[in-house]
Amino acid sequence: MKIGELAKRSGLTAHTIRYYERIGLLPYADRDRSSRRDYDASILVWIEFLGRLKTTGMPIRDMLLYAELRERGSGSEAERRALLERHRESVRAHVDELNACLLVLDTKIGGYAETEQRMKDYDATLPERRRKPVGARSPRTG
Amino acid sequence: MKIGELAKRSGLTAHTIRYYERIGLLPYADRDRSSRRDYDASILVWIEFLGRLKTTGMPIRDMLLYAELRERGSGSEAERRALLERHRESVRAHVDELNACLLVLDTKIGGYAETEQRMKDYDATLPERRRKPVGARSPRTG
DNA sequence: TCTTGACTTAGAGTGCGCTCGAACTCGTAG
DNA sequence: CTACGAGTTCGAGCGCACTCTAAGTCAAGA
Repeated sequence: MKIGELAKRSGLTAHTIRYYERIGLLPYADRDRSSRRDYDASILVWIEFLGRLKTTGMPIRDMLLYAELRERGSGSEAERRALLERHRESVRAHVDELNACLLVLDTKIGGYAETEQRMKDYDATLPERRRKPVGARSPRTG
Repeated sequence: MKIGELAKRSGLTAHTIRYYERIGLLPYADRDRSSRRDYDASILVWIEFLGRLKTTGMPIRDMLLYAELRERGSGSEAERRALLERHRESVRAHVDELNACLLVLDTKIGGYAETEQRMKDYDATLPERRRKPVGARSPRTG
């Protein structure tokens, strides 16, 4: 598989694939006789996993550490596991934080909903000709 | 409250507070006669909310939009609400994604745990003098 | 009076993670 | 044979969100 094909399949751009190789996130790819990169489909599994690490907010320098342990092969399993366990904890903590923020967001949005309801109720008390044309005021919810 | 005090209380640095004012995330602060910023404690509520937006991954340009609607005061509630609702959906989606990644991480970590167990089992079959000193090999889990 | 330290401004610099441009080489289709 | 498109390398540039520096001002305490 050439880099363009890998780009399509992985969702990365060819530029990014080369960049990842340059910094060591992807192993140095075999080249054909005209020095084009030629990939085995198995690289997709690794790229997908990198994507998970990225999605969960792992900085590249840590992915790099993991990638290096992986390149080193056997003997690095305990370290790799420890790295992933630490990361898992930080992701869990972040999820908890996000859920807490979601509650705040719900409350805030709920406040706007009330404001809008009060606006409608108020409008309904006005004689037909005096109703608000577009926006209205009401207790500042922030 | 002077900027140093606000920095302490908000967790931002004075530099960041000035930066936020500069770009419009914080309202232009009143100055004393020697042009030092003098804050009312109420600003803390806004800074805290900005922090939630930031934690949940809202880019500054969107916070800015929200801040502008807020400055505009009444008449912008519906827009503010819509903005927060859109953001809430994206946060929820991200949380789902993170949870999916956590499952993958669990599986991966489980794989290393198995590997380590196999290593221990194998070591236990060796005569005392031949046991591994530190790390060992085994099926590549990636 | 002098010093200290918290403040002011404008603007430059940083770290991250890409993203792009320039100039070049190949292999293949017309 | 030539044109094209997909690839190559190297290095510069970008967008984001700060972060820091330099040079100056000011109020209060020793």
